[in-house]
Amino acid sequence: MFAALGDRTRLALLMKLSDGRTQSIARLSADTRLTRQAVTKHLHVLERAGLVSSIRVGRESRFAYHPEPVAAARTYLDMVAAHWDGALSRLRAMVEE
Amino acid sequence: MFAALGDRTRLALLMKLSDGRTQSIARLSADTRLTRQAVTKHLHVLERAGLVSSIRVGRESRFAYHPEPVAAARTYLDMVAAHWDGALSRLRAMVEE
DNA sequence: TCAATAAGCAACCAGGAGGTTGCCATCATG
DNA sequence: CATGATGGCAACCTCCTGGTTGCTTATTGA
Repeated sequence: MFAALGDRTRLALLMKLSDGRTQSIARLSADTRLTRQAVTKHLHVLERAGLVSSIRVGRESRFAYHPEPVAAARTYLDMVAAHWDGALSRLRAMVEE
Repeated sequence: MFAALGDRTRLALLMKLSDGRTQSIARLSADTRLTRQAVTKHLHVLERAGLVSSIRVGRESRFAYHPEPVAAARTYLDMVAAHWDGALSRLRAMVEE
């Protein structure tokens, strides 16, 4: 999931989709210097990470943002931060002792 | 930064360090199946991402966790989530209209 | 019905990521 | 001071990633 987010292009794609509008591949690769194929690959990576889903409608593939993994990532980082804060408190207590 | 976090080994290293204790390379690579060299490389990646810093003390290199980038990542994900929530509100308003 | 649009599929390529091995330098200490 | 612990450096290897090109297959709409 962090790996999926760890690429500029994919992060940009996710931002484009995170407003809730579902968009086609052609549309997502319009204002980019990459090939449609490259964008397709990135979208599949995002899909495998659960960040995005696709449905075929007519002749186009519409991609939609999925918020759950992002929420999970936030929770995870909160845990790391809490771990750190806990360590700080313990250190402070030790010093003041 | 997400890229730095997008690797199991590095995530594990960060967890080990996030309790605030500064640890040597030998120590960090003790209970892992990897070579000390591999661990060293990962630590450098984390360092380049600002997640960790190293100082040489005696014959060993002590690595310490830096919380700032993690905080920044949390803020970033909050923004994405807010963007999404905003989109939802707008959608709801539109539907109820 | 036929041309244009949207996208899937497959092969291919260069470069970087992750990992190993071997060797050398430095520090701590019995 | 000699020896073991710690780690830096460099070369090397393999495989995945990000990207391209070329071609085929729907779908749409004039």
